[in-house]
Amino acid sequence: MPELPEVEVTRMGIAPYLTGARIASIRLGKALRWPLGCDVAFLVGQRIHGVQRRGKYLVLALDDGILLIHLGMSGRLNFAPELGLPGVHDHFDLLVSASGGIRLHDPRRFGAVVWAPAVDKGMGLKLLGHLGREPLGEDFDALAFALEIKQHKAAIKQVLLAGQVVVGVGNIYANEVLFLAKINPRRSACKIGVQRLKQLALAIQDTLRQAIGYGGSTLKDFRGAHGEHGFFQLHAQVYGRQGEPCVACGRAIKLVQQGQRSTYYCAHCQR
DNA sequence: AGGTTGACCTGTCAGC
DNA sequence: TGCTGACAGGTCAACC
Repeated sequence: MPELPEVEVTRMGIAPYLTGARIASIRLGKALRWPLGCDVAFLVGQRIHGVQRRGKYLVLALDDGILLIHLGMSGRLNFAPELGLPGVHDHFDLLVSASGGIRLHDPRRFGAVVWAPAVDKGMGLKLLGHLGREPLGEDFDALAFALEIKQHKAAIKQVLLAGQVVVGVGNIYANEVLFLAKINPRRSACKIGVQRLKQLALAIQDTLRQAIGYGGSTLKDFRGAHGEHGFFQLHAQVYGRQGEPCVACGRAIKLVQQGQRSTYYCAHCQR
């Protein structure tokens, strides 16, 4: 599910309620992808100084260390003043008052909640250390992005999904940005021209910003911090549209498999 | 070293 | 109706 826009929508939804608050209690349900990495008692009482995002990770800055939250494939994070009883797929609650706080709902349990001493230590370094540049960061540079992309031999879509050059672009948005930049997803990254790759950089920024504006994409599981749907998927030009006409040329959108993921593209417009 | 594949876990849906 | 297999937004570890 959650790619950068969904995580950012979630961040914006929960940050006002968490920033400056103290952790009143924590409930752990079934195991997520990794263990928490510390005792629950160690976290209780700590103040949350901010809610940031790095790639698809939410980063809560605490008095001592950071709490990383990843939504995996099916996760969603809700804030409610009254959380109520947890359901079977509610695997983590972080309360900032007697009954209110955030709740992680994640049926597939590919998500994670992990404490680390700092971004650049322990699990923080392991999870965040190798991540590529932030596409919506102030220092994002299209030329530097293009030159780094060109150092990879794999198919351009695989390079985007790997997250080593740029973070936050998952399967939906990778399909969309390659369509906008008119690049065939199967083309080797190193064989694409610099100008075309700079267009790709702009397509990534435009698409992610637009998706955030739409509240993200809701295919199945994703909801914002207050349960609201995202609507970007209604504006997708290729994702999920196999056999339907290309919005640019009218020819049928194709569906192929790349690395066990679905790739949608227009063979005429994307070369 | 970089690229590729399997694994993790559960729900849903198409096909028989 | 019920079973089986394929597929789904991510990404790490283990292989070539």
